[in-house]
Amino acid sequence: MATIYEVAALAGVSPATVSRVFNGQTVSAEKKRLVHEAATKLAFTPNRTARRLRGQSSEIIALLIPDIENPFFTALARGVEDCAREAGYSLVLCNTDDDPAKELHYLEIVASEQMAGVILAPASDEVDLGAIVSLGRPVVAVDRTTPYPVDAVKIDNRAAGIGATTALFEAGYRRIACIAGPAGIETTEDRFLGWRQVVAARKTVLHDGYLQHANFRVDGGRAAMRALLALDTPPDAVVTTNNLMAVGALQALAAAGIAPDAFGLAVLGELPFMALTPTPFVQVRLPARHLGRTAAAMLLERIGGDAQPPRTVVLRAEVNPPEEQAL
Amino acid sequence: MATIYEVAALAGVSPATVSRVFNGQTVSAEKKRLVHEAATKLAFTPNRTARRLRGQSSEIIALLIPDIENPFFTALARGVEDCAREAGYSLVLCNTDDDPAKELHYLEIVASEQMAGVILAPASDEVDLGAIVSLGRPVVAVDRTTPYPVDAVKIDNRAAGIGATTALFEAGYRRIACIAGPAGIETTEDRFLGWRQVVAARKTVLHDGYLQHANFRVDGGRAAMRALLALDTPPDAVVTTNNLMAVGALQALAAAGIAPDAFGLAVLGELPFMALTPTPFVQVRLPARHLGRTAAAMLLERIGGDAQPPRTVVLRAEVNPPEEQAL
DNA sequence: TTGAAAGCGCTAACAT
DNA sequence: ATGTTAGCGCTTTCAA
Repeated sequence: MATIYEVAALAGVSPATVSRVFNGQTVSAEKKRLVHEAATKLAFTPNRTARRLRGQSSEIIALLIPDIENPFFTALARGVEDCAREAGYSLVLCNTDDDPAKELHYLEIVASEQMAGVILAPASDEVDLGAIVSLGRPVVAVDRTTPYPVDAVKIDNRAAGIGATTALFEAGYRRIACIAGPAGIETTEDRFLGWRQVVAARKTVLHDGYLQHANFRVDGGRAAMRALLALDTPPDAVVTTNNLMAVGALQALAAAGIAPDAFGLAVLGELPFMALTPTPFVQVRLPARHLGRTAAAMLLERIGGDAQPPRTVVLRAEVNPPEEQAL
Repeated sequence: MATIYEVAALAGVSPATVSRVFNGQTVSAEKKRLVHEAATKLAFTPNRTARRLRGQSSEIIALLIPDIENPFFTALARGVEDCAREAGYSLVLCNTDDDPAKELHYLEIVASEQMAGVILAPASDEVDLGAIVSLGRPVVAVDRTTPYPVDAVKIDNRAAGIGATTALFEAGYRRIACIAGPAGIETTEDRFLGWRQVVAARKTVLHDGYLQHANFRVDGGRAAMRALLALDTPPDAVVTTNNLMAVGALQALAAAGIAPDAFGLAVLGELPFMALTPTPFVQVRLPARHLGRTAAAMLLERIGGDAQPPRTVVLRAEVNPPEEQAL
């Protein structure tokens, strides 16, 4: 790695001039040419580490997500990346595994690496943003909110739950169950509250066990669906509150040999890579990519110095009734 | 951000002693205590940027993959991450979109950020590793190889293609087509060569158009399958050379109303998040996570100073016949 | 417009 | 065992 000193020597100018050339400062055309020539000859690339130490910040933003193998979060990541790249920022992706310890570790790295900012899908309600917030590094929470005074972008989860459940009701189902995520997580809590609101208002049949809590993954959805089917009075439809649990639920239905139309399904999220639509289902599309783009845009504004009070942007999900689920 | 100077002042020791405490050097228990106390009080975290500028390297490794939304690559990333974390390294994920320009951009960042090393799934045969190799930064190519003298981990793609095709033949299919990836990419080239070898040796029926080239995504697989079904003498089975194209092929089959057992399918890769197995199919599992772990282990060895000549590790895929595709 | 020089926070060589 | 000090490569005053 050549340094500005070597370039300066070769070009016959001072290191400061080389720096100026690479930072769009006023330098005479002649010297500019000399510097570029020398830089090319030496394959010079400015050392970002030094630049960062000096300037106390870098053009890198971090995105902390709980599960990199969940298509919802990879889509979100794409949204962030698209937006960040346009602004000349690079994206660093970190997998927290929903583990507050890993999350904290990565947040420390963000600070000590002097990254420009961080977008975070919090692992739990007990995120510790204290350090990073008091440091003044911009933070945007995405998908879930936090108790800290930082920007947030989320989905109207309650409305999504309401939309999904209502669509099932209108399709004629009357015993509508819900496979919710882990108790105590805001996102899934709101979605299941939406479900509860509708089943209560519509006076559908409701048995013990119609609300199943599961982990957010495929196996959780599968186990929950099995439990539902094993009830004395099984439901005739189910709302799954995320994408992967829906996959598990479908697997359990198929394994139980339930006929396509005999059971109603509403999915919050995109059914990832579905080869076949086994049964028409209600889909509430969650705008993952858009969530990412919005979060990135907000973060970039903060990085740019915007100091208005923290905002929370709520995006609305789009409900598609069963008929429209053609490939 | 507190600095070692502030900690040193508060603890009544020299900056060097603070540094030693945080780097496992010999420091008396008493001073160690004082330093820790002061550090805690000031919420001190060592500044990685300064440390890196000083030490010319960091505990970060980069992973460059062509498509973060492809489960094959996210599984690979998990493998890398698991291994890296155990060794105290953090992982930075970069999405190249199969674009050599983006790839080069990220490689420059790797160098100028003084990351410890990089694991790369090359976008094309024309990767430009010249700069990073001559800089001496460890590089491991994964999934695809490169013309440069760097370590590589790949799958025995030819054997995978052979296994898939043979399994279809043994299941009784005689008109076996192949949906290959873009021409000129080594990975897919080898897989389709395996297919060709078997169809030639077994003297199966082979028509023009039985070899379809497609992009690596769902839409590519779908289009290719449609083209196959539109042939005068359509095939009775197909080998798809990656996971996403298989999803597309299944979609096209379902759309065409082809009955489950009427058409043979062999998939190279995991069918991601399959809710239902529409038809028994041959699966050649590609050890994505293992690929990642292996690559990470090799990279860490290089980072540790290992200077043996470049190695290429070839992992074998595992063929599962149709019967075993239970959920 | 250009150059000289002072750090950014840390580590390691050297001295004590 | 501990302190002093010289950089790592860059940006940015301050002077010229």
